[in-house]
Amino acid sequence: MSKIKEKQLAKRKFIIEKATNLMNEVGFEGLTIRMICDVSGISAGTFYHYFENKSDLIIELFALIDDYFEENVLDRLNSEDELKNIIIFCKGFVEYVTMVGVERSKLINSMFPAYSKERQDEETERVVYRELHKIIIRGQEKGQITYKYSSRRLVDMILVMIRGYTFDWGRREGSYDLVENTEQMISLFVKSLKANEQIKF
Amino acid sequence: MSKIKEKQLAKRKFIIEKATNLMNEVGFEGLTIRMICDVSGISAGTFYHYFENKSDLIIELFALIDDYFEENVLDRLNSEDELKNIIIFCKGFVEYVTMVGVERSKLINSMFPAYSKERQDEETERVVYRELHKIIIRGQEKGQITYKYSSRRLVDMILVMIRGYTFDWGRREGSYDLVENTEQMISLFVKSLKANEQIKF
Amino acid sequence: MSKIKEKQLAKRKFIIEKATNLMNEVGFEGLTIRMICDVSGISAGTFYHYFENKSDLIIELFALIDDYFEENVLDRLNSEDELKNIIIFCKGFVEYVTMVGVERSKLINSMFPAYSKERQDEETERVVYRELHKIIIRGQEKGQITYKYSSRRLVDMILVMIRGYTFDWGRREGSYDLVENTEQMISLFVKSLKANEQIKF
Amino acid sequence: MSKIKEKQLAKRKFIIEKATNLMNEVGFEGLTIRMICDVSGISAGTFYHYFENKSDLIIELFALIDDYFEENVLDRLNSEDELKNIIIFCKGFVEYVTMVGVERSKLINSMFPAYSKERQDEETERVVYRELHKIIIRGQEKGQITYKYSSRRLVDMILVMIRGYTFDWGRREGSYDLVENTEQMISLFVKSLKANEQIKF
DNA sequence: GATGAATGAGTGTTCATTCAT
DNA sequence: CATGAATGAACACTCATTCAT
Repeated sequence: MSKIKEKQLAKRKFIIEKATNLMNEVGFEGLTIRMICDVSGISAGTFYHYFENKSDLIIELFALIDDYFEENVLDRLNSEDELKNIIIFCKGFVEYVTMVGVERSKLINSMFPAYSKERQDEETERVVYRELHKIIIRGQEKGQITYKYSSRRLVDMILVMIRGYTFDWGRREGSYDLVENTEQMISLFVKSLKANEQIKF
Repeated sequence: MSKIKEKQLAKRKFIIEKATNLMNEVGFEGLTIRMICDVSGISAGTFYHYFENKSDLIIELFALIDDYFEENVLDRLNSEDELKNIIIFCKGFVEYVTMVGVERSKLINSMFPAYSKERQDEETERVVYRELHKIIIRGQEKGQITYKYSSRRLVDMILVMIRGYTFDWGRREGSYDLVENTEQMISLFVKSLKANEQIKF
Repeated sequence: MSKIKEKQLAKRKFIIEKATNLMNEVGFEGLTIRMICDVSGISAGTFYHYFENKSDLIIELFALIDDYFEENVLDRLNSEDELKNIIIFCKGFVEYVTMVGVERSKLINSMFPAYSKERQDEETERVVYRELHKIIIRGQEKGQITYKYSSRRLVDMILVMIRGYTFDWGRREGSYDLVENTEQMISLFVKSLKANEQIKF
Repeated sequence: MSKIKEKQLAKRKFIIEKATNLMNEVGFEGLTIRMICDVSGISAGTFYHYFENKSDLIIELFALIDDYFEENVLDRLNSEDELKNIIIFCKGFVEYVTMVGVERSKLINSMFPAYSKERQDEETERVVYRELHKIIIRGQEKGQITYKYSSRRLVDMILVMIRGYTFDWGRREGSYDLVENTEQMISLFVKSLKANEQIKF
């Protein structure tokens, strides 16, 4: 990559970062271009030099979780027990959410659909979905995870759960330990995913 | 209640209803006071006769689920098996969400925090929370539900899950059967809540 | 018409008038909503209370020439010689243009199409077109005007000419007597419209 | 002319050409420097190397009709009947307009005044004006054209007419045959220019 | 010569809310 | 009780132009 393109991307990243911080202060609803420009020390025109429009910035924010997963989570998914991998995966997700903060997590959760309806079908292409799906399939093949539900249904269930927690955490302004709570819930849940499990009374 | 107050309340309800329908058409983001006035056949001034401000109207929308629970769900919670009651409870919740439609469900989920931060502490007072809590406690007392987690924690988990599904369903514009999916997930989950369960391999 | 509606229309007219004057000072290109509001002593919101958008105001400006014709020109079209009526008609047109001033005449000429493409087909419905058409037809029926060209073609030619002059006059910032010049030209032109004319050398 | 200057002019011409094509696509109102740069494969900075500002480019566009006249029309003005030469002249004008397309013709017509107020006095110096003036004078000297009006007045009238048609044609998005219509009108008009004509009834 | 990042005043438009009638 | 004219700050976004590299 040329020096120039590199500089461009760096500035983009810089603006995104500033916007993120800002959002954690004022909330998403209150986030305006003018404010982003102010905290970034740029003019409105410059913002539009780097982003086509406001949505563009928003969408950029989503892509970041994929980067995080690829850099920090994927190589930790190395347990022989795929149920454990599910737990590691979920922890990775909420660790990221904790890291980016309450406001951005609200955004990730609540604004996604509004800004990228057409991207919904691409969801299964995204790293987060794909990697969890791989785990489930491996688990089913190894006989660790029940075949009662299709792998896709299970992926959906788990994603819904951790997104639900993320959302709730945002709703409560980050007032509890998201990682711990999610881990508890997901640990509880994966028990019921075991293949051929029998529950004795 | 005086005749006048009664009439007042009736008109309030009327406006809320109109606003609800409207929102299911145009979405929450696109909902304006002017539009609400138009479909309700009132003027802007009149709106502010009945509601202090826009938030006031929004908040009103939330109260309705409690009414629904009291009228339609509570008397169905009569199984001896409290795990079954949990499932009935959750179904009641998502039935309501399905009934009110995608847009309002989005609202219920995503706008709640923004508009009623101060009401969060009152959450445990609300019918939905209180009734689910009762079920869990009874289940624990009967030895049907594990004591590993506190009743409050379990209530939280379950509410997070069904809200998560509700939220996801809205995100996907109501494209799947919310009741069925939620039931599957919650049925799976409650298995792991059984007291003293042991999973054999 | 109710008192209220009357007041509404009066204010609309008031704003249009102010906008017109303004335009004669700053030109059309420089005309902004903000300026219109300033000279009218209203807020931006109020402008949009009376006009849906900027184009709305523009279109309103065009309708005025029809009013002028109905009130001031039509009853002067009473010559037995329809060729004279054509001249009277054209004078009426440019008198109006002179009256409204250079800038608005520029607008009438140059911005019309951009803002009302869909209205072009309705042009033949407008007073100006219709009345001129009537004159030509009467002239042809009386044997005063040639049948060599259809009445519509002749209407088009004449309108093109007087619009052309109007346009030129605006171009030159109203530096000559539009009425006199147009009269000369049109007087010359109508000679060649005479039925069965023979030119001797 | 030095090699360098030549190269400069070539690039100027190149940019003007690209801008012209672009305008026929997007219209004048939608024409931005950025777009011109894009289609020309240059940067904004480079544009300002070759043109002082946007108006500069616009003005350049007008000069072209003179070139066209000198190269394509002047040598066709060789009829003994100067009234015929007027018709040939007018056809040449509208042929050019047809050639350059609707958008540029709109520009030629409507933007000229706004951008070159100071050039108006120079108009009589321009090829188009000068050549038509020569025809009229020759016609008057030959006794073919009336002396009732000064040669300058007649030039003005004719230019106003053909510009009027050009303008109307642009207004209607080039929906009719400009050359044919103009020829009809001008043929009709020149009849009334004949010297000593008498119209018998 | 050429680049393109940066500017910033300006645009049309929105909308919750107020208040005189 | 009800109206709707009026507000005005705020919004996302544009674009001709400049200038350091």
